[in-house]
Amino acid sequence: MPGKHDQIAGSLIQDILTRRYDVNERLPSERDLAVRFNANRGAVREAMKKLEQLGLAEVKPGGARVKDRSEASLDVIGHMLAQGELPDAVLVDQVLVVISSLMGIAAEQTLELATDEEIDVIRSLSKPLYQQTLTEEAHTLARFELLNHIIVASKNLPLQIIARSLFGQFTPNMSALHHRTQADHELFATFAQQLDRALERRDVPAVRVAFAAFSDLNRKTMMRAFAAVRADLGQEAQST
Amino acid sequence: MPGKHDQIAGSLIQDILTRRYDVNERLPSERDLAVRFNANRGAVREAMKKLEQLGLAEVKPGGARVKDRSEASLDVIGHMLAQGELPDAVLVDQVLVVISSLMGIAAEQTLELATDEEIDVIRSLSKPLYQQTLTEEAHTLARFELLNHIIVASKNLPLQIIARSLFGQFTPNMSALHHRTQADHELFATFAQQLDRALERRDVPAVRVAFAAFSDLNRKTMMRAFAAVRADLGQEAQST
DNA sequence: GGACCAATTTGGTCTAACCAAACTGGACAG
DNA sequence: CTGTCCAGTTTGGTTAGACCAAATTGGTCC
Repeated sequence: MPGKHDQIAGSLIQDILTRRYDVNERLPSERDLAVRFNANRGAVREAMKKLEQLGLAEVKPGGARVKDRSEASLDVIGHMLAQGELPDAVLVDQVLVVISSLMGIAAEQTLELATDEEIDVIRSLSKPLYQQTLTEEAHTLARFELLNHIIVASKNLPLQIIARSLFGQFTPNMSALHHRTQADHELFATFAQQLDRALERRDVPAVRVAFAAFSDLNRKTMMRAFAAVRADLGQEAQST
Repeated sequence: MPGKHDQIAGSLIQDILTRRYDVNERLPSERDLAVRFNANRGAVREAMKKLEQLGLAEVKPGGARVKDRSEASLDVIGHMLAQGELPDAVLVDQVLVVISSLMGIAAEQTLELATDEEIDVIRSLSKPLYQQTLTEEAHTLARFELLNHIIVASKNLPLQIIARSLFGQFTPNMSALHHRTQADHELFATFAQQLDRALERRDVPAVRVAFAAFSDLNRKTMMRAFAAVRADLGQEAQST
């Protein structure tokens, strides 16, 4: 059973994210909320702390006020994706674009800083994608492993933190898409092989190009799966 | 006067960031810390909540343990930059690289999505950089304004959140550098003009190129200021 | 030497006050 | 009537102490 403050926070987060409270509107007082949720004030207080940490509300003496989304913390993305039965397509694409761009720097910095051994590890992770025939699931996993190792090898801490956070919030909300994911294995194989060779030669521009293509294909793959699931849901709604 | 929990949190954050506690080491119990800081347990508890939110520690029944930096939240960057009398040069560059990359997507998405009016606003912000002679301070401000508007105009929420967070943590810790910032106004003017023209034609590749140059110059400017201040500190240390 | 169990320690929650800042409404002076 | 100011009320902020449940620990028994 989740803590009471989590329930309260979750409820308030949902209320704010679905615009049941306007920006700059005052939230009910902590004492009122305590009564409404049949909890003590400490629990409400912890929930408010969470809202503040997420950057969704500013709480200070006199009352707590809803803030604008653009001032929120990165962690709200997960909550926004979880809203509704299917995540918002625009937001999903935005996240993918950002991830894709970050992977670009990661690849470049990896090439600049990584030891030969680290490069070898990454190359070995690219090989299955063009030397083996993988199940859909194994292929997805292999792609993720490759991206992940490149991020770590970049040794760029801010980059690692952002990427980890985005992946961490993205993955769980995309689980509904897995059964409809259909990657173009041949195209991935082409790019993976280009990437492998570019890594071998430590050719920065070539890595950038190959990786941009790889990353973009990854993004398109996810967007196609997303569209497919959305179509399924449409069908379902009609047959009901 | 800052709240007591802020002092406690600050002290613990510093201890963790300076490796006075190893990764995975157990922190003292909340009750012990309450005695050490002459505070009640509630205050310590709030401080621990902060550590957990920053991703620096994992607190659960049985004890709180220090986590690895790579699992931290984006907000730790500010604390890491504030460590020592001058921020860590590597970290500063890493942040600048990430910002630079994000600005690239921002520029591209802005061009795709922004209305003519919004483009005009951004263009008007680029003009002072090549049509006027600005003081060093005004120039820095103008650059920042331009970057900021492009980020907002991109309408990419995750991007906005990340950029806002990074700028917000970066700026206050770089204030020591302002008096040594020497931007190459002529080079900036060249790129600003290129950017302006590319925006006018809505030429995506041209915007990318111009902006990459602009952004990279920005990064180099800051790194040079950083090196200058570090040299000053070295001099100072010698003459003592 | 290893498995198990109970005592202790730890964080998690709750109650119930009191403080200080912010807001509110009415009295008062212009 | 209007604006100002001040006191009362409401709000979040902080503290204290007690109790609960999970984790750890250390001893005991097989």
